[in-house]
Amino acid sequence: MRAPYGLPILDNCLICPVREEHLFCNLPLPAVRKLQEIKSTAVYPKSAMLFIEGQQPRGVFVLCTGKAKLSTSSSEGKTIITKLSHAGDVLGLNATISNHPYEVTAEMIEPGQANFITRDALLQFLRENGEVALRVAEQLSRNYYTAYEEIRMLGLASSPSEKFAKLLLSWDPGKTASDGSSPMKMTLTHEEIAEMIGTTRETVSRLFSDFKKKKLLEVNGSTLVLRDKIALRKLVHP
Amino acid sequence: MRAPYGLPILDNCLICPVREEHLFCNLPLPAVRKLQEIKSTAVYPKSAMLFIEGQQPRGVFVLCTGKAKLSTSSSEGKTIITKLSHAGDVLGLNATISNHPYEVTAEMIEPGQANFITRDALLQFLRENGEVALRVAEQLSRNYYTAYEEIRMLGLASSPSEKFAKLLLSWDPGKTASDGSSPMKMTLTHEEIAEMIGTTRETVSRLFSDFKKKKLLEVNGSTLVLRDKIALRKLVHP
DNA sequence: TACTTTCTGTGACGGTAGTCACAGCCCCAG
DNA sequence: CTGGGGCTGTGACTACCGTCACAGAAAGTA
Repeated sequence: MRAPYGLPILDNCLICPVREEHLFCNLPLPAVRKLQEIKSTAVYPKSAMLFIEGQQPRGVFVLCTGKAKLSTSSSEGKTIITKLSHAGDVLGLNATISNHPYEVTAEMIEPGQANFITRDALLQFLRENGEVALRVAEQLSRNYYTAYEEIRMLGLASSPSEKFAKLLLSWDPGKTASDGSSPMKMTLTHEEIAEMIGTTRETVSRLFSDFKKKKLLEVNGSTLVLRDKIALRKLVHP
Repeated sequence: MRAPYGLPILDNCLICPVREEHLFCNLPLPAVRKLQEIKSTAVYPKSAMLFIEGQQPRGVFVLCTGKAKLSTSSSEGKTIITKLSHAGDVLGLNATISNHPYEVTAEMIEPGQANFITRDALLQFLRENGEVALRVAEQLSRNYYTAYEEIRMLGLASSPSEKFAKLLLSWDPGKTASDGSSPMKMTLTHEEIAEMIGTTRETVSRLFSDFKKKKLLEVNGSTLVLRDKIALRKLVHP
């Protein structure tokens, strides 16, 4: 089975596709059946918008594969990216539950597949499955803490280099090689990184140059290696 | 009945003390009784800390009178105020529900009275009163949107003057006098205003001077009057 | 392969707002 | 009423970073 954009469709992607802490994980069988019934799966190309800031909430998206960025913009076109979402993340939950407009725009930055559940179907489902409603509350709470992290990032860090170092460390997978370095894939453009830390593209370019010169990191193609995490941490907590 | 600090204790303050949209408003009688039973009321002086960022959550505070500021600090002592709370607000709900440490510090900036409900008692109460649990979810969602506003404030506004204008307008009670002006009480110091918009005390001082010179506002003692809200709005959306 | 678009690196320049310093003010406590 | 501690106003200085401009690299497209 093959979808447009050359991506295979994962048929059972709703149930714990990747991570065990998934919102809809380990549910009793009838609930799983019901979910399978009310979800609809689609494949999205790069740059596809799942939903746009200010729209009335239609429902939630459960990301199966691919990556998405969540962003919010000012009337003058300035944009900040507040979160990168990966497989397993639930997008649009807050707006859907509270029936406020979506507070962010969700755009695919890597092509992927997502399950969509309409608001009505989800609310009905939650009413019939109290234990899932509880998980929703927990998820909302987690979203809140994530937002707070963003506030601290934007409000408390004084310089772009501090925020940049913080961002790099937050990407660190933790699997450190024997020499203390951490290789990882980097799919974002400098422009997008700038939108994550509230600065300009040029400044990000200069930060990369600067950090390379100081042997804090290396870039080989799309692979990013943190060379000196201790120094990076010192930048975050000067 | 009189408490320390010369403040009268309001006996029935738990139930809809001020605002109808209060979390514990309009509950069935048994629930109200139970609440009266599990709450404990106390009076707090100015500068009292209800809870501190990083503490394990002990429970929630329902503010009856007085005002509190919620703030978060970096390790180097930089502080941002994320919210001002008034009578009727519930403080510490997120931490208490999710059992994460308090994400902010709550400090009284005007002396007042608050009801405290321990975490255990609250959770028990919620388990027995499903409809209140739903309201808690809504409150969490509202908190989330407030946090998002803060993110937009910090991340999208480019200049301190823009943020300052935005803050002033957010204080506007809406009750406009015939000449378009809006008088209000101002209890915050310049330092605190600076912490709300992520700048320095000196810059706030200069902003006040500047805005006065441009006839955007007037200050008489502790009364603040917005003189030209249209111009202020133009600063926010240039 | 050639062509277009997007992304990246870097220089020059200037304004903004942060920092430091200090003086005057206000308000409360004694 | 008088002192002192916290506020507020303002000046001088300057570093940092945003803006503009452009050239070269990379990546996608035909």
